[in-house]
Amino acid sequence: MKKVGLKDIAEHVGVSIALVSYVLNGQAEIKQVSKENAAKIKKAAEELNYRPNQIAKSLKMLKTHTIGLVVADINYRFSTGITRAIEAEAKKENYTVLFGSSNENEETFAELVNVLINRQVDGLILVPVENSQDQIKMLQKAEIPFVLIDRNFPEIKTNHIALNNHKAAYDATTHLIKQGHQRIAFFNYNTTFFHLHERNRGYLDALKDNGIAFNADWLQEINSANRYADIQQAIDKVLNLSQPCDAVFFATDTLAINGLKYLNRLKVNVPGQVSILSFDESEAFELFYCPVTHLQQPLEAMGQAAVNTLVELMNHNKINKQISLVSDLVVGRSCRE
Amino acid sequence: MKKVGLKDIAEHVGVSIALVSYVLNGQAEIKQVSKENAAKIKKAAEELNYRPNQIAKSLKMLKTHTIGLVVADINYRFSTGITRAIEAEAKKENYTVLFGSSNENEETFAELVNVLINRQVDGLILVPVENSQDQIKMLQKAEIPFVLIDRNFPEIKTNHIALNNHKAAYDATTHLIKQGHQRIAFFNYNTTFFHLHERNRGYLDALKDNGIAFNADWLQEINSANRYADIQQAIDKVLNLSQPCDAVFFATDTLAINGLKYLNRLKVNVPGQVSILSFDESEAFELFYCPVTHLQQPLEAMGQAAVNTLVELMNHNKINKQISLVSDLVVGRSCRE
DNA sequence: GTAATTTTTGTTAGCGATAAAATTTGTGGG
DNA sequence: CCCACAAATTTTATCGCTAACAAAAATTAC
Repeated sequence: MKKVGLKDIAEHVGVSIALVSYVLNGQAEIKQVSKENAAKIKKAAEELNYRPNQIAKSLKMLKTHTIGLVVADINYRFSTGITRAIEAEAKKENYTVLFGSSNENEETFAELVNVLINRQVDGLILVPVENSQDQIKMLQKAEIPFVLIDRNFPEIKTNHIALNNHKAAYDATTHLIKQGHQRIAFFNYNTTFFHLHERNRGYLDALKDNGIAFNADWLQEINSANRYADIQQAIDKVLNLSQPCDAVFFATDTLAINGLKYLNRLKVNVPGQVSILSFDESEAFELFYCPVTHLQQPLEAMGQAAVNTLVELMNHNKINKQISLVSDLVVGRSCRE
Repeated sequence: MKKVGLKDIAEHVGVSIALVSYVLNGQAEIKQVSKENAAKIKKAAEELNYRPNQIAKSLKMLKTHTIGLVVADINYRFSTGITRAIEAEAKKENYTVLFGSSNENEETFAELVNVLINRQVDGLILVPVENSQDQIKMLQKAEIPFVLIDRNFPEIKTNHIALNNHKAAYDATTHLIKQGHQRIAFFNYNTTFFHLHERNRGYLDALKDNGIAFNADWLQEINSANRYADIQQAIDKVLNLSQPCDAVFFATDTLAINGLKYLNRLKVNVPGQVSILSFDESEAFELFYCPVTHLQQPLEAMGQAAVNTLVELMNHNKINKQISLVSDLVVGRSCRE
């Protein structure tokens, strides 16, 4: 079956292509197409099963009504959540989302961004990977509308939406302290990411403000390439200090999952022997024998803010928004009370 | 910064657009462009940061090099896994994947398929939702290349890739029986999906072939709209029979997660009181106090088969493939030995 | 009845790229 | 010097659609 275009409908009805275009774009009124022809055209379009060629339309209009989204890893709970939120919001604004996953890889990230640009997306929503500063600068130079989410580079002035990571870590740590914990370990990735450093800072500030002397052994940095092994070592470390830690605060869900897996193996009792708290959420947390207390990111709000900011940018409004959101502490039963 | 096109490069170098096109498409040799001009053009393209407009190219070529993928729910582990596999394989074949999630909703599914077609994808890989038969038939009538994965409709002859669900359920059930279980419950969705019925059939056949008399109370059907409540009821039921079940086999990971959550609440000991086995996999399974024995689907192979089949179809080869794959039984510690 | 409007429909350029066909330039042989 | 042929480059039509503009048909005014 040959593809049917405007021309086919025009011939079928016996009118010009323009009329068909007007009618099928809802311009029948304004372009004063006779009711008679309008009806015939609609009918023919239906019968011939006409499908507008978006590619052609995009080319003509120099606008694709498409947003490119690059997440860090499609397997992260964060990624699927934010993708959903963004798709829903984009749909409201009549945009389609073109989606890609960088797998935290610099080259893949750059490649994806390029593919999306070549496909003429009208704008980009990006979860940047480590060392992608040059890519970001390139986008700025090329004047391509984009918004960063979750992560950003403080040395580059961009529109971005992210959690207030300092506050989240600060509040969560304070929560643990208030519950009587004195020796709180914090597990984070060994990373250059600003947003993760902010979590460190929040943790440290909370200790300080509550008069707890920080012990350098408490802050454990994990190499993501060597995640599970590093975590085992780190846990062994903090549980076997002369003054063992009475709580472990994980900076991400992936860290927490690996940590809990090992704690399970060690048969360490949670929260009896050690309390657990984590950033992000995971289905897995609910299946741990005691639901894990965690910081839930406002994915909906984030997605909405990202799309709305991007839409403004795409409408050529020069704006500069740095939106900072707060997380919810979802109290499970993994912290001693 | 204005977008630069072939024309800009042509003007900059002082040659015609055609030459530029030839050079940038690697046709310099065959079209015998002088080395001198070829070099100048490449240099200019670099300097001006030229980006080919895929939209224009697609329109001209009547081919977008894009595959549309519709998964059932981006939150399923299956979806992210298969998406990754498909993206990787598509990339090898030089296709980009346009992605959407139907959220198991019929209208959303139809809408997504239409959006993808309008965007002129060259072919579709679909995880069809319930009652989407008409959509599938429409695709056939429109002669749009597509492949179904995971699920299919036996009444419609299509190219599809799926697990051998009967065999998987049969083997897993047999595994339980071999381990000495006598009263095995099977939890499945109350659904019209053929692939899920196949799981029922596999379960039932295994019982029969092993001389176990089936008790109708063992097969529990869950309404997905009412998942958690239904599962609680079902679990209460099978654990409180005069002859309580000694194993529960879940037909999907989502069912298992909900079930385990409740078993946790009930403090039912696994595998002491009841053994657990599930289809699919989930990160959560590893965090359950005893890792859950489960059937792992060969997502890589599935993705590859889907893309390869689709590529053949898109190359206008009339083929008819029904590929059936086998799953691995990943033995955890959730089954009594 | 004709000019001036108003209503309705048709023609066409162009979005950015490709590629077939046409054209120009270069080379060597007779 | 002219011609044939090859090498190098340009011209042009086209993909399907939009929208400005042009043109035709219908209506109104006088």
